[in-house]
Amino acid sequence: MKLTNLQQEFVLHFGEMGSRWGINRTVGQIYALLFLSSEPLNAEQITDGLGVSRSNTSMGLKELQSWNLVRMKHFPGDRRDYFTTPEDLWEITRILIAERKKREIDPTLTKLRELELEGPKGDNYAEARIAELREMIELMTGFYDDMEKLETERLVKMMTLGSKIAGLIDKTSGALSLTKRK
Amino acid sequence: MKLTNLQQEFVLHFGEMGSRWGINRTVGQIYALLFLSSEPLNAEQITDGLGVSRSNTSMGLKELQSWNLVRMKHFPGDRRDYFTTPEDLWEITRILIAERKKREIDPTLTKLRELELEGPKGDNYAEARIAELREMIELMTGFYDDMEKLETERLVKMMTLGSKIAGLIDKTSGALSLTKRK
DNA sequence: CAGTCATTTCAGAAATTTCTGAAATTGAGA
DNA sequence: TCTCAATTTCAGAAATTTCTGAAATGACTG
Repeated sequence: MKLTNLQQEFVLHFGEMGSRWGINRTVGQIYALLFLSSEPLNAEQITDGLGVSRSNTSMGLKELQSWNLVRMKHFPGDRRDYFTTPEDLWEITRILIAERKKREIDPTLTKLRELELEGPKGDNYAEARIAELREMIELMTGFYDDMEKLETERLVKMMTLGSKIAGLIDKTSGALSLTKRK
Repeated sequence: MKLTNLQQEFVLHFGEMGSRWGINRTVGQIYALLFLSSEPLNAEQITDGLGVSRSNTSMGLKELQSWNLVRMKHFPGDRRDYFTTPEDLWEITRILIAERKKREIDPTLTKLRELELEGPKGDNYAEARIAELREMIELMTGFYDDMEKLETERLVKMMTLGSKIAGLIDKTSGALSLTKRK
């Protein structure tokens, strides 16, 4: 499978960005290729589109599946596995955020709670700092949970409103703050 | 410098999480240690607190400075550099988000724009997908820019409101959507 | 059930990243 | 200007991650 110039550039970019995104080059490239393909691709096509080994493709696809970022499809009379990315970019974004939260935030939240459960150890500053960090993460993940539930339509509207939201917020009563009162 | 048990556990956790966060173990550990210290620490103290080489500490601190995550301080009559993390967790969060955006998103946005500027190449599906992705990123980064400008007080209020925001949004007129109309 | 095709696994090779110790550089004070 | 503590740089060692080819596994077909 010969890639078009556009595909090639896009794929290489995603490969390079991979390490910053916490995935490896091949995984980034596979994802990019699938993202730009109108048709599902099988492992063979991906392998020679990218010029990597068949086994590398297999591992990359496994990784993408663990991220829920690809879907497997089958065609009648063809026993190979075909892969696509979800059509809807919002769905992709939701998945990405959910997975990153799971990998990058949840373990730390768990750890912080564990540390607090062990009870005061006499290091007041550190204990306070840890509690503060846990509260902050809880506030943010709580907000995330709420946003996660919103339909895309509303989410888009909210994002489009942007800073106008500040006005709306001010109109509601009951200020609450986690920050230190001066 | 002997770490307390609490510091030790916290530091080790941040070290392990480092790779998921796109920093290396030492950088994660240095940050964790500074985060839990009520007093600024110098490179020497960090080095023996963590049990890494002096040069590793130096490189880690340089990295953290490039992320804007530590501040350097000096004491009269002491020419060593001392380091702290910002007190305010919200400030830290803002910095983190800004830096991750800069490293993980901006380069891709630039790339997508470049690809579009090169003009139609005949691969309609890929071109459409790229445009769609660019629009999505622009919507989200635009929203981010707006949120970034809000004072912490309002941000906290917004997060606390959570799903109640949906109601507020509905009350404003002028629905707008990037999603496909059914 | 033998043969074929597709996929996965896995040990080791290759590449990359992290870390160290030694040397070089910096800069404040004598 | 010289000295020396502090810091940075950097080449190579160590550790880790990624990638490959070969072998194993699975699963359908005649």
